[in-house]
Amino acid sequence: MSSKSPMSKSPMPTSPTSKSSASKSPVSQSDPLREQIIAQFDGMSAQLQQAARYVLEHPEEVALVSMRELARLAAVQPATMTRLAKMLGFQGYNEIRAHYAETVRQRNDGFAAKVRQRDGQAASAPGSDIAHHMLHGLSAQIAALCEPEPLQRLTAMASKLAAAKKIYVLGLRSSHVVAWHFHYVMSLLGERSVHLDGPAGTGGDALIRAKPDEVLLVISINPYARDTLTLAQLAKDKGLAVLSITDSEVSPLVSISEHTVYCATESYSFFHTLAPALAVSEVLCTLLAERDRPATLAALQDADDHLAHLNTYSNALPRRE
Amino acid sequence: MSSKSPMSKSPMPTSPTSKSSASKSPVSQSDPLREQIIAQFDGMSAQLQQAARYVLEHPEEVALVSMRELARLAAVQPATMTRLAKMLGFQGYNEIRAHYAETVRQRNDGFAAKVRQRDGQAASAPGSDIAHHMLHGLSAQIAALCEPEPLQRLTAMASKLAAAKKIYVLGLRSSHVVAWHFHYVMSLLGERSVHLDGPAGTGGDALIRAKPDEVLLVISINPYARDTLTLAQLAKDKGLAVLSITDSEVSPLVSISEHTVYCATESYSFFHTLAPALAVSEVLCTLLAERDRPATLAALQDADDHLAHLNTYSNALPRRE
DNA sequence: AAAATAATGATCCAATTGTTTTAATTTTTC
DNA sequence: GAAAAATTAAAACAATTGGATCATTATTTT
Repeated sequence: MSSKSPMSKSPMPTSPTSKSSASKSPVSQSDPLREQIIAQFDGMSAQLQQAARYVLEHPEEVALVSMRELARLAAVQPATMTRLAKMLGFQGYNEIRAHYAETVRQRNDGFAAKVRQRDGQAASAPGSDIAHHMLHGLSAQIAALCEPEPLQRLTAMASKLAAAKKIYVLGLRSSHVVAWHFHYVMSLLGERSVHLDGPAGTGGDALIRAKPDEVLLVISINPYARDTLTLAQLAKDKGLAVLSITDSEVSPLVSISEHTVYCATESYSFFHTLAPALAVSEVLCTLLAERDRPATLAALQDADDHLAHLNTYSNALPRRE
Repeated sequence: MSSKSPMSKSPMPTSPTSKSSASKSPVSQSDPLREQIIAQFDGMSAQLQQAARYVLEHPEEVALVSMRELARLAAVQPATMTRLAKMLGFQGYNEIRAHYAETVRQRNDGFAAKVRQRDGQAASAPGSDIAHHMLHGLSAQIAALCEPEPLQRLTAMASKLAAAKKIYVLGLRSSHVVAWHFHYVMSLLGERSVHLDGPAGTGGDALIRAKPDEVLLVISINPYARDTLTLAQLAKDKGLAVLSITDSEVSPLVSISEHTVYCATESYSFFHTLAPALAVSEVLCTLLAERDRPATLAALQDADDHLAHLNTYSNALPRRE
């Protein structure tokens, strides 16, 4: 076939500009579109095959460059790419690109695929897939904390917390969840923790007598509550070490913090997620508790006894009268 | 900063249109451009910071979508992206995209190699392995919720919650974290949620006028707080449907619950973990919000306006006087 | 061989892109 | 408080995009 015409382009797929990757199957295991292209390959004309071959061998490029650029790289007319799309049953070339873009996204983090649609679209009926995507993403985000750097940050912060005379805990609005949890657990372990929270804006009052050998653990994610920032700044001015759990290297907390732990907050939903931040809090509590197992066990025993006396817990429903 | 404009974003980090990636460090360890953005971040104006923040947190999107699309996602003007490029010393925005496209290419190249290089690295700080184990376990537990049965339970519960006239939320002690979170988010969405929590044991009082077309969402894990069980029983006696998030098929809540979602609480530590339970709460909130996207967006917009008037949030440290 | 059909290339178009310019607004300074 | 400076939003721009059309070339069929 081919290469009869005097003006014919090089028959083998050409890469005019020197491009990098070429590996045979950079696209992961199961890619239905890839399979489809292979299946239909034999039925394609020469030009279509050349275009298809390039797409198969450079899937990332499809996501990264324009159609015309891709056509140039594949040494094919732009229209051929459009025709390829139609032959594959798509409405237009953009659907091909959308597919490979999604592949790249899924590759870069384990985050779920998404339904790219205008907001007019009816909400997905079952919602089961939404839940699935969210949970999968959360799982991946927490798994990301297992990397060396986050781990090192966690342990460093735990050390500083362990050395502190007292720990003030600050987290407002959504971050309240994390602050409260940390304080609750720490209060079971001893009495070094003070929760900066209270009605009518009195939350920060406990800082009045704060001393430099104490620390402030502050949790805040975007959008950052103004009061949180103000109190953190105040604490730093008083000489306290500020330790923060936040969501970004460019969080306003970073510049005043001695230690910072970063946690993801993005989620496939309207809201930011706090599950990773809560996981961070749980890890910190555990690391602190592990520092002195006997003391921890004793403290927990005391708490148990106390709560048992108060008849706080039960394993069965109360008898109805 | 923003949020004065008519198009201001919601207070709870909102993602009106589909979301994608998230994890904290999807981009490989050393990225000079990323470092540069972080370095120059403090010197940027509010809008530039907003754009830069999005770029930092969604590096793949930069490579995958057009500038205008990216601007839309970051909720800034297109021109801001151009300005960001200039501020970073580039001639135009395309140089930024080229950089991130190259990152994606290299990532796909060295994909196999990276997988090889798994953990097993020399032990680092003390407790680092504990943290690693914990986080790994948490990640797996949340991933387990992606199974069909938990998903089905979640969606069923969401349906029941969506149909309820009012939702009472009950969670004491450690479960307070989850209850508070659920109520906080729901309160941003509307006014159907009532948190059964109050000083001096008054928490349950709100149930006094509870009616049968309302529901009680109760969260409790082992050990089960006696007050929680009592109130849940009371609610059921009053004809309310009881929906519970708990940790076991033999939890005392099961027998009085119309719907139950189970979440793991075991962890490599002294304490039970609440991260999976919080994840469940987040999923429920999202499913409820998705039921009526327009209403949700409107409610979040209202909340945004309200909080903006109160000057609740800030992106920078307050100026010291 | 010519006619019919398929494939390809070239040209044109509306829509969208990245960018610049201008106007409005906010913030700062005095 | 007014003036000045900086920041931001809005509008306008040329260039490029993906797609459609039509002419040309190859291929098949007769």
